[in-house]
Amino acid sequence: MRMAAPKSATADTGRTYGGESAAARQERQRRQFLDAGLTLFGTVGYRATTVRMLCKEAGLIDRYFYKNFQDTEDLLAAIHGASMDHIEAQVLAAIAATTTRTPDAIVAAGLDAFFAAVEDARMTRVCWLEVLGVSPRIQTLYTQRIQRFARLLLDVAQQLQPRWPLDDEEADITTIALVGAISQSAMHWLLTDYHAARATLVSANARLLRGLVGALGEESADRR
Amino acid sequence: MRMAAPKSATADTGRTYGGESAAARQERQRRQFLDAGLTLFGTVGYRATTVRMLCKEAGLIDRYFYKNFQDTEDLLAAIHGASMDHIEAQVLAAIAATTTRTPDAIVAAGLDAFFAAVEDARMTRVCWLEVLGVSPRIQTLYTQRIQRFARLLLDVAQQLQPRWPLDDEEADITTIALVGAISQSAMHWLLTDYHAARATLVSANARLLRGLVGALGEESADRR
DNA sequence: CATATTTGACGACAAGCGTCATCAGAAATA
DNA sequence: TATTTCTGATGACGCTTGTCGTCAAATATG
Repeated sequence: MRMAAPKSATADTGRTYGGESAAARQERQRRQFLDAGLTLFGTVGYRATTVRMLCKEAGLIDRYFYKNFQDTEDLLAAIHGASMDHIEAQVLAAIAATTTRTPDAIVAAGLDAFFAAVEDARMTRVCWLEVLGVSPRIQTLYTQRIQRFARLLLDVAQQLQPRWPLDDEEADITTIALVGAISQSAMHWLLTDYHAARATLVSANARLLRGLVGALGEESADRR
Repeated sequence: MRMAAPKSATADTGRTYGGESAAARQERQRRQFLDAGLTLFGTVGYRATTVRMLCKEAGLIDRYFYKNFQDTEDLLAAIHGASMDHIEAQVLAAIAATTTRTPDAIVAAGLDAFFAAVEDARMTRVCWLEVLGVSPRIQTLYTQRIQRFARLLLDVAQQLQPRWPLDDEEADITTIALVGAISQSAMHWLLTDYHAARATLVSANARLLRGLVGALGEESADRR
């Protein structure tokens, strides 16, 4: 009587195959589905994408899809998170690499890195178009990411101009609005096939930030 | 041999029923489905809404749905258009009704009317969350509406401050960004259950506009 | 070489959906 | 009153989708 037990090969158990360990295989399969999802969600759209399509695009079968993700919504969440992580990292790296550390230069560097990142149409479409209206769970993830970006913006802004004569609530709304301005610019850029020059988008949004800082400064002066 | 021909009762042909003419009935049925769609799309969401649900909510059967709309996407387009028409009308009416016609007063009146309109959570959700990522056709409608709002904003702004030292492309992007700021504010307000006071949203977005005008003014001055 | 595991191909199944047809009752019309 | 039209209820159909099971080939292991 043999142990005819394939067991639950969930994790590190399992023999090597094709020169890859079980863990390496699982990770590669996961990446393949992430890539396939980014491509399909970013072209035909999330709601038009089926498990079969994902498997065909990834070159794998559904067994390995379900081993890595609960369902397509789970995959969407993973792709959204990874994409936003990537964009944020690009922005932070560009800001950190700024040599002339004037406010305008830092803002320009951050915005330029952002718009350079969203030149990947698939990512932009997934992160700003496809994730909306999917489910409460995805909605929460989207909202948290927007707020995270807003906080990042506030951090940068407060380093440049520490005097915000606003209570927390209005400050939150203001930064959210700024994120919305930048987001809508990116969406519009995508939907017009990236016709405008990236520098134009940077310039327009930098002006918006500069204007806000100016208006806040005047209010501080008035209040004094 | 009778004329057993119900004919295509598409339009004004047909007898009265329940005290309503055929045209009146058709219009009422259409309204019922518009209401049902606004409620369902605005609560459970567009993709979770089926024809059966719409019929149950409207108190009608599917025959009258297909008589008025091609499919649920067609209904979504109609609801989006009507909602945006309504919001725009409210804003224009508020602007027209402004007594003290200073720039700040006009902007405040328009923004206040806008945020008052989006206090209807169903409309806001449909117009800013549910329509995204549905189909190319709906995407086009959304984009056109955003651009229409942007042009409205530009019209108002140019009446207040005619000197825009920007080429057309950058002016377009700037107004789109402003619409994005206002839109994101509205979305965030919705997603936080309208916690903040409406006046706070008006104030934050008015400041953004004021700041932009200030920045543009400085650039004009520099260029001179 | 013999056995166990991994992989891919294929098919099957239930469920949900859009859509249409039928039928009986209500209301209008001649 | 007899006939026609309108309305709602019900069921059926074809299709797609998620999900699971089976089987043979490829690969690893002892």
